[in-house]
Amino acid sequence: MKKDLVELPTATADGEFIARYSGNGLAGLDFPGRGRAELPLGQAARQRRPAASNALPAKIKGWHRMTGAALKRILSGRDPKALPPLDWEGATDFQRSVWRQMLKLSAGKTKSYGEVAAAIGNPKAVRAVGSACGANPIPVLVPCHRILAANKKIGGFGGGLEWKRKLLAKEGIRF
DNA sequence: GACAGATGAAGGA
DNA sequence: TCCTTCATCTGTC
Repeated sequence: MKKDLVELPTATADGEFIARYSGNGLAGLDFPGRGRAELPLGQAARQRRPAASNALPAKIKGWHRMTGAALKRILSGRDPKALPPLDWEGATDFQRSVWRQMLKLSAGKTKSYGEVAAAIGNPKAVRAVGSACGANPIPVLVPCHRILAANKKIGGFGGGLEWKRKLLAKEGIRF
């Protein structure tokens, strides 16, 4: 059963991201140009958004402000001051462990898939870490772009390698 | 239960 | 060096 999610656009200098909120927090984030986000500005999230923005619960408004601020800070190569609560319902324990490791990485820092696997106590699960990264519903805020393959190779990225390169470049990371 | 995957390491040319 | 192959672990169907 799918939870009812509220989708809200977040305009940044790099395009309009689409944030999805459940009753528990931020449940997803789409890159500009993907899914509904490719619609013209302002129309992207209209389908599920309540008719009037003031119909939104105050808590979601607050989360959305935090999400926008965090996104803008990350996109300018800095650490977010604060993140809204993240709703990882449905994720496995393994995925949550991997994502928590990513949240520990500050701007400009990177880890390899192998290092993340070792950090969660399972150094051989490098491929599984890659799968967990790909399953990350909240890219950018959960910085899966800071996970590189061995030898500082770029590896892959669910949002597209162009975005990964762009995000890493903003943080001054060479690979 | 089988298969695929955003890896890593080892061995050979 | 570079390329290929295989081991390993997890998620999905």
